Amino acid sequence: MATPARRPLADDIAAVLKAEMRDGVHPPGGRLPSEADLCRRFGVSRATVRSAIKELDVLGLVRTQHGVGTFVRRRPAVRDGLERMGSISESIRASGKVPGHEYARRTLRPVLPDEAERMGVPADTEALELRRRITADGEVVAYSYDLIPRGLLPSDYTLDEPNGSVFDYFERRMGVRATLGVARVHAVDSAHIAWGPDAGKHRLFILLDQLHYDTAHRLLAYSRTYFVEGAYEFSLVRTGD
Amino acid sequence: MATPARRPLADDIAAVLKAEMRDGVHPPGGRLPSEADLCRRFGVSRATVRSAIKELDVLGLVRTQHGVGTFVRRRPAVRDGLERMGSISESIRASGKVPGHEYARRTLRPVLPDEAERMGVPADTEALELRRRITADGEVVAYSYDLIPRGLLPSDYTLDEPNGSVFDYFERRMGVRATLGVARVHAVDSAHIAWGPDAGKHRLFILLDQLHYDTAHRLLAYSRTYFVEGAYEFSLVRTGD
DNA sequence: CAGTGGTCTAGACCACGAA
DNA sequence: TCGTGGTCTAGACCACTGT
Repeated sequence: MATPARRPLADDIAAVLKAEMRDGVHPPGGRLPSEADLCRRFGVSRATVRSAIKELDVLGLVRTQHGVGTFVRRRPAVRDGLERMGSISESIRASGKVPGHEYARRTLRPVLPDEAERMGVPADTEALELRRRITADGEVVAYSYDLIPRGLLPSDYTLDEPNGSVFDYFERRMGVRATLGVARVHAVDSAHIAWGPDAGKHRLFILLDQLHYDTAHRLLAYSRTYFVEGAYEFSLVRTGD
Repeated sequence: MATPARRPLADDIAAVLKAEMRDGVHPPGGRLPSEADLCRRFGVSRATVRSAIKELDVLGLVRTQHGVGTFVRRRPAVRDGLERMGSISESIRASGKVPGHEYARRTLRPVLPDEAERMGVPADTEALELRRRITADGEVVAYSYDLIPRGLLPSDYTLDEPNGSVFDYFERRMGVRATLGVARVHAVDSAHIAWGPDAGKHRLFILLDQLHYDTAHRLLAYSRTYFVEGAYEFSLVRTGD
């Protein structure tokens, strides 16, 4: 009875439903087929269908209403749990969109005094500065300014890397994994952050001013990421006793 | 076979495990009993135990490792950030300033349709709306708009309460404690949020759009708190694997 | 190999909302 | 009343990890 479980069946089903929502098969505000219908269509048990729907719910793509049905939400935004460390690309992919990275600058330069203080490194430390735009389905969702201490870079580093996700680059090229981030959150209203075709459109941002560490508490990067307000939805679970 | 399903069994089990982690029965870094053990102990099926564990995983309290076990996460030493639930008054006091509350409005009204959807309550639910400013040493740090379902209020409620911290009010007058918050974070640029003498000065805010729950997952309040950018420092520790 | 978590099934009962 | 989603069970096979 049980099927091979390499890739969760529920994820496949969720992906199909995501695609259908994006393509207008299930328009915003519309009702998804009932769970029983989906069981028959995909030939799986109800538990599996429910797992898929729960995934869409957690991602904020649908809303379930007891005794009524499951409905497509009107506001399909990219969402991320702020308290969870993870690559921006990942969270874009998780919401059913295709992430993109456009690099505008890769420069080696000494860090500025206030950067050195925030990073806790000597004032003349050299670092790689990255300036890039992050997109979801071609739409700009964030502008990011990153600093990576030169000492961490591969010895054969050349200025044409990285090209995509910086998180992926850390893992693939440098063999380190960012597992801890210490961030400050700000609201920013400025015409001097955005660049490119949308420069005039984007003025309001959520700034994540963040230090990244690996498991050994070694500083990997200092990043200032300006998320375009409205394009990226931040959620946050706060706990007490 | 099936049990009455008023309050999810999995939540109860998760609560027990949480309490045991807090009390040191399962110390940080330690291993939780296996799923099979927990099934026997609580007398439930494995699906239910797994649901409870998934809840702890989403909250970042445990980490599962295939073929090995489920482990209690080591909590970061810094716990003074956005991810921690607490009253605004408390954090103001913690920074050595004196918190103040100025109430501008207390009204009973039906919730609006989009509020009802966010809160997950019927469309015509009555709620107490609070509108207030929160100050630190007399300086305004936040404007807050809160909704409390009428059903939660004391039977002898009159419209001259609360007067200070809403968190304190919950505990003292209603005997409930907000221990879980689900928030969305936004940047807001608007001249229509602030009121009073500083209305013209404050345009840029960090909005915490937040649902508050007690330990039984009962909705206590829906609050939209606009923090004056620069007046309140938000930090945040983000963790991964 | 044994024990762990990861996934899936088939069927059941309950609670809710609308007709 | 009927169809919906919400919860739970008992059992199964798979994949991973350490011995």
